[in-house]
Amino acid sequence: MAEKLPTREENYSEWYNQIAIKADLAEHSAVKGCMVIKPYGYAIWEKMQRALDDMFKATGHVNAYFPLLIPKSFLSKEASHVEGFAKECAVVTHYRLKTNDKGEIVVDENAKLEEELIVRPTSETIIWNSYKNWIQSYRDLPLLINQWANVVRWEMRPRLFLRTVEFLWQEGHTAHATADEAVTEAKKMLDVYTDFVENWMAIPVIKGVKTESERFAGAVETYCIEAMMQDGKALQTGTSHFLGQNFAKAFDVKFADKEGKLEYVWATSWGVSTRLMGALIMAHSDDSGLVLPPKLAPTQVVIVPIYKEATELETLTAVANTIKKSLELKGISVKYDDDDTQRPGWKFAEYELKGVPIRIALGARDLKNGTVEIARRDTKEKINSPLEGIAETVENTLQLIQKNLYERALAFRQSHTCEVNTLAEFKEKIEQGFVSAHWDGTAETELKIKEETKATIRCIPLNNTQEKGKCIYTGKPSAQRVIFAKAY
RNA sequence: CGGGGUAUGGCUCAAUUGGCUAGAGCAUCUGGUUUGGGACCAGAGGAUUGUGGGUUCAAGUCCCACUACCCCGACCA
Repeated sequence: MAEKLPTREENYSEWYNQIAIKADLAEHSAVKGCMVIKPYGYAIWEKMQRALDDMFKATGHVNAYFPLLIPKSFLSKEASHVEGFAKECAVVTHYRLKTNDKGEIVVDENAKLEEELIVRPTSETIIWNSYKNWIQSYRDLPLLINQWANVVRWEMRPRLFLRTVEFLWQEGHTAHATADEAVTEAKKMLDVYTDFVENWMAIPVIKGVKTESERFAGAVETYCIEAMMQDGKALQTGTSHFLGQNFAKAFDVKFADKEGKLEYVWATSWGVSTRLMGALIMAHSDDSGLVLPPKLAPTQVVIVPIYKEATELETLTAVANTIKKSLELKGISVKYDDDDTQRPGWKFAEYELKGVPIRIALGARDLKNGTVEIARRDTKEKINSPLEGIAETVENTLQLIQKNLYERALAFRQSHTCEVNTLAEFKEKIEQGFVSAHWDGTAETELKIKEETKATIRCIPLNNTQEKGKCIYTGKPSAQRVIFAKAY
């Protein structure tokens, strides 16, 4: 705990890892690629969950739960879907172990499953298998369901929160009578994600649509939000897919419309995952550790007493508890840390590492002056504030921090985004962040640019300005600029 | 799966390039002094040097194999 964190400049990757681990959010698991989310990390995830869940309910969705294990045959019903996920599936082949002659525990070959089960990498197939029975008439539509679950994707190169073999997420799966209604739903949920990431996580995003090669396996159109991390790389923080009738056809889900005609239903799916935790770390943290937006901080304010003798502590505790109560009346979560085994300096560093937005220090000096010291985590600024009206001061400061984090991240993104018109310029600027450039619209060109520069098209922004130009790679005509970046 | 690297008390590293009882900082415990930015002093405990084999009078150090982890690529919410 006493060791210094590596700085962002030194080694971004290591810096990120150390914050995730030392701020007590997560650790590596015994199974390579998996992750243990520790209580502090989970507390943040729970706050995210709650906020998102409220938003889903407010838009008419209900929660349900579907099985973890998916029969292999389900997965193969939608051709491009299985192709997209086949390479990273965990497969259950047996249902029993036994002890052999050497006393070792081995798989019982007699307990082989007739049909292998896949640990869900996503739940479209198992859900649509149920929807088939749930949907008969237009009266059953729209069907708006969300699931909170874990999924497994056997990634080759895992990274805490960003890409783990098992991760937690929510996946919404909806069914609609018309294509228009489904597209509207997909876009609406993208707006919900945007609202959440920008207003709760304080991270600005670009809403857009994916190119064909970056599209979700089985989708007709993939919408996404893309955020910029502090190394200029892009992180997809949420996706929403218009699935057309692909899954309805694969699972034969038809409904009778008002005229009694049978039609395949139209579908969407959308999700955000614990990857958001990674975004939260990379977007705001500094070289002292995690920086949490107040709306998501499990502890928003910590009060640290500074004293010499036990008698002093008693007086300080009385004042601290008064402050604590007045803050809690405003719905602010407060921790009073009167732990006698650690010194104030240690506590300051510790709560900075953990990203607590506001620290209040309280000592004899303050008692005499009728003040407290308020320290902001985002700016590291310290001010002496009168004890009188402390609750209002803190409440306002929390709002200021929330706002400042967003604005700081936005300013960073703006200063690391530029328009380019030539390939040479592109190669230079792509090292710094997002690049807005013309592209001829073909997957071949996209691939060539990726091979040469490691950058991909993150998205074609929604409501993009239409502007005639020439593709930076082929010189062919282009109708609009798209966003390129290196991505996680 | 390809390319590179690492493996030494709980953690981070050292050990004269093969030489004596494997050292230090952090952490832990004890006592004292302290408390407004990760304190200080004194003392204590804690290691089959990843595993297996080889070379040598002598191996943490050299050689071979295995295993694990990290970084870079392919894959990706």
